[in-house]
Amino acid sequence: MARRTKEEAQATRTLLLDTAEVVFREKGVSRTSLADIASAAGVTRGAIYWHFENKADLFVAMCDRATLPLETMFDCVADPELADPLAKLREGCIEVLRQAEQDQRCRRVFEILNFKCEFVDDLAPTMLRRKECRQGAKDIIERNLKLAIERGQIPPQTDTRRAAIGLFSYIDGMIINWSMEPDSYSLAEQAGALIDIFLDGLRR
Amino acid sequence: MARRTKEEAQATRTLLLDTAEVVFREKGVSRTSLADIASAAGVTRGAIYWHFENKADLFVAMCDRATLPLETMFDCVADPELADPLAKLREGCIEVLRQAEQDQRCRRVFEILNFKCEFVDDLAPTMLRRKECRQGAKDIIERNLKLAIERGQIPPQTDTRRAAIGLFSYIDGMIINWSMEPDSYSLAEQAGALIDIFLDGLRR
DNA sequence: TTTTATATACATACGAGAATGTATGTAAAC
DNA sequence: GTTTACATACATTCTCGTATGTATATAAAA
Repeated sequence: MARRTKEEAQATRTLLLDTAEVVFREKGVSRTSLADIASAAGVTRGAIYWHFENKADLFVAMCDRATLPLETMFDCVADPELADPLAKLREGCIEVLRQAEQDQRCRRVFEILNFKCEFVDDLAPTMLRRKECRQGAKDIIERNLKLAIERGQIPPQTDTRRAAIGLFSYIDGMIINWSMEPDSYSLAEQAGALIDIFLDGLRR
Repeated sequence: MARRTKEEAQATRTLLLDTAEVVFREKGVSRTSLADIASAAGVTRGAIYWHFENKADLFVAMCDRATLPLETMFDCVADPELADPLAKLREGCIEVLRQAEQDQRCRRVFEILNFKCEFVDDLAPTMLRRKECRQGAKDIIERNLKLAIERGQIPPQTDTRRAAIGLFSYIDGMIINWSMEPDSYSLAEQAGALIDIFLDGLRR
């Protein structure tokens, strides 16, 4: 086999990541061999071992390339000058749910992370990233809620930490539940009404 | 090795299931060999192959033995004569969360199912059972909500299907979120207040 | 009640395939 | 001419499934 240009090599790398997404989703991470991915991509294992150290390295690279659902939550970070933090929070949650449904790469990787891989040993770092992401999202929610108290949008005695955990769990559960039967309803369409139930409960 | 009495054989089988719970949780399902489980249990693979067909069979038996979190939801089935279906629903959800935290076997198996196994091929049946269980729980929630409308507890124009999906996702998300950091707070203690946020939202 | 036969509950041994990592080959890009 | 971007070849290591061994529990026969 001949040497490729740098652009061609980069294309091969991308092809391998794309193929890994598909094959991992079909067969599960542990049951797919590097030979499976290589043949599906039309190359040999040599190509994989050139671009990645091993399967775990390929897996991590595949995950890092994707934007996970809750990471877009960071876009609705609490601004102290915000007039309507609750509406901002609502928008942020809706955007998270919309992306979870419509970003195809996100969907594939999310499905792999949830149902097609085991978080042990060398795959544990990915779990760590998710944990930090989740923690960050909860913090942002809580800051918005505190601002909402200042603005008089929700009762001052509201336990913001608990409410943040609640809202976060709600969003998270909605994504997971939907991902188990993605064809039965549209997450993006239901998002607004579903979130309003919770926010109304906070407001009362 | 000598033949054992029936009681001893049954004890061996139970020991194997107990050990599988522990080792699967530590190493992940696919990375534990039957030799791992056998040595951890102080027997040889021969004992495993006597009691089970293979690893998948052992795994399914281990899962079947455990009561999963949402299965206790069936205890709060809607009774047409029920005076306060919303309170019944609340109790049911709290019980689900309490069990999710305090039933140790449930916790171990739940953690394995969520983070330490891949739902492909021969392990897929387990996923099917979970799906049915989830569907059943959602149906029960919806029936209670319809009764709550009849009793005037929530507005008549409430979309019960959507609300059921919402409440179910909420509970599910709470369990999953808590299981990622079980030591940071008590699920059972927070359960009541968390559920009330959602139910208040429904009532308004 | 004792003896005998058979099924049981494993342990041990063996063979085969699959996956991994590495070592080496190679032709083109630079 | 050297490095790159792979392909090919090889050795090793697991793991599985099965085949076989074996001592005893248990039931039937005597």
